[in-house]
Amino acid sequence: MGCDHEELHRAAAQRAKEQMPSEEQIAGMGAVFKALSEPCRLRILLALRQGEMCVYHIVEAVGGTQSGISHQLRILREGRIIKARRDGQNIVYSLADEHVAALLELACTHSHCQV
Amino acid sequence: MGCDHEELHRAAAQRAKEQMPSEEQIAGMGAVFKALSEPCRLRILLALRQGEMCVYHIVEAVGGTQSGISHQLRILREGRIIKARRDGQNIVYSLADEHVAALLELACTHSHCQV
DNA sequence: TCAATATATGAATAAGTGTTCATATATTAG
DNA sequence: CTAATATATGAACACTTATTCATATATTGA
Repeated sequence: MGCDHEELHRAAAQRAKEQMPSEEQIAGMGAVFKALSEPCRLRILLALRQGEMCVYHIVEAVGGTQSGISHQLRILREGRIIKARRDGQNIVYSLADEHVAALLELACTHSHCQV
Repeated sequence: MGCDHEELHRAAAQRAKEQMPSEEQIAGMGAVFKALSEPCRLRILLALRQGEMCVYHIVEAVGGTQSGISHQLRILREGRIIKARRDGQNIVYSLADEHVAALLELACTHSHCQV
């Protein structure tokens, strides 16, 4: 079994095993990517690159129903992808940190989008 | 409706609408993130950062069944996240390009993993 | 050609997820 | 306190997706 004539692959597999992140770390990374994987959520995040916004304006910017957007916002909030603060009657959302912005930036350049 | 006392948000929403990527671009970005979102696939990609590997060694590095890994490899291949080449009896896989490596790098630093 | 090995694939099932509808909570204005 | 507005939540359904099992394809060596 295996391609034993390729000692290089065996060594790579060995290194990979040794420094494979923990179960929790893998799950954490996966959660971030999953949050970014649905079109609706991605739209919300791309919109928030323009600055913080309340729910009403997010709905205006990305379309869809208030309820649907709110559900997605919850997922993004729980995944620490965005953060929320209350301002009177409104909840104002914004990107959580620079890592998120960087991921979006990378995805955009990879897809040849404008900034 | 809306927080009309916040002209800033309205302006951000307007900018967001104007430069929202196209349907296809959104779908494309989402597909990449989705490919990276499942623990098993993420493990495969993290392993491939150590260098190209054939299926046998990928299974050895990340665990799971040959069939399961093969299914995930197909998804990654079709999403252009990895590339494959045949070498005799073996198929050798590697990360598709630098963008993928960069995304993994970002996720790792964000999760405080070693390189 | 045949046997052995490496990898891929199809079908089936089980679990996860997005969306919608109705309703609940919280804040402000009167 | 009441009405109005902004946002969140729960349940239900349709849809997608991962995993497993069995089997198929492709390559090598004899």
